[in-house]
Amino acid sequence: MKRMQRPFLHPALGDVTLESVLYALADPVRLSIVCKLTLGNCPMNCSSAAPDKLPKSTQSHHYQVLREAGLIRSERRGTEVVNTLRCAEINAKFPGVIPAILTAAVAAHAFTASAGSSSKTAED
Amino acid sequence: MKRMQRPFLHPALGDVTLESVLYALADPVRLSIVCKLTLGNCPMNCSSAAPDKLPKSTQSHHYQVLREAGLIRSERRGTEVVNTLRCAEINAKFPGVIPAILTAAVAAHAFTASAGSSSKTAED
DNA sequence: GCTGTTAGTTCATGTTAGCGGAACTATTGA
DNA sequence: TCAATAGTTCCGCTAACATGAACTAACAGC
Repeated sequence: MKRMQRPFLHPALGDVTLESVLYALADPVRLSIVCKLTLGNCPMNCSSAAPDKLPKSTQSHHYQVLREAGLIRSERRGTEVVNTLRCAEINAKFPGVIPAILTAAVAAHAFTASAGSSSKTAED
Repeated sequence: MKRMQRPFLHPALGDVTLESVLYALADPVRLSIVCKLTLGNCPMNCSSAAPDKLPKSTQSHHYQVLREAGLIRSERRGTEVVNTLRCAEINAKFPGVIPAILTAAVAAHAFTASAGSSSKTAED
């Protein structure tokens, strides 16, 4: 039987739970992806937001988790997939959670953004 | 061979990582334990902070995760174990993270504290 | 001392979830 | 149409979770 490529599904804001958000951010790879998307603050394709040398299947898995947790929105654009953060929405539901986590994460690891912006706290 | 009861080990603040804190709080059982400890704001033994009907071995496992993540401190007192939050310490390392999460969690589920305090935001 | 009770831990086991390689799809460009 | 690029899906392996059974450790009553 033929392998199908299922469409992306994004949970409605009402279905997003605090637990799944925390779970999604509890993985260092996924946390770094979200940090890069924040610091880059423009849509990015999967491989450029993911850490180097990460197997593609693993990347794909992590993006799926982030998507299903409601943290990112993914859209196919030609041959690639562009990802944008849903921080504003999540922040409306769980005020302060995402900014606090991202600020702490950036402080802890100092992720490299593509453009070298000076020192930006992740206040969405 | 004899089964030993190993002493509790609590990570130094320097060894506490954001990821392990988020991971520990990503589980609904553990999140509810931490909420109860916060709302109760006094040391509690394991079974009174855990959800009802949870098997003891499962409880024990969850407390171990919380302990090793650095979120709680456990001490044997006679026949029971009393647990206290390490929120103040963690908050010094990751400012705002724990309060934001606990406030969101309390708002989402409205956990019952032992004493029926009115409406308390989890500002440590 | 011994016995029972309470509170929690450790071990063993079945179930589930994550990682990564191989094979695949889908789009674009020569 | 062929090749390249960017991800996805499937599958096997391994690690982690949840829980029952058996255990430890502290205490109370006798």
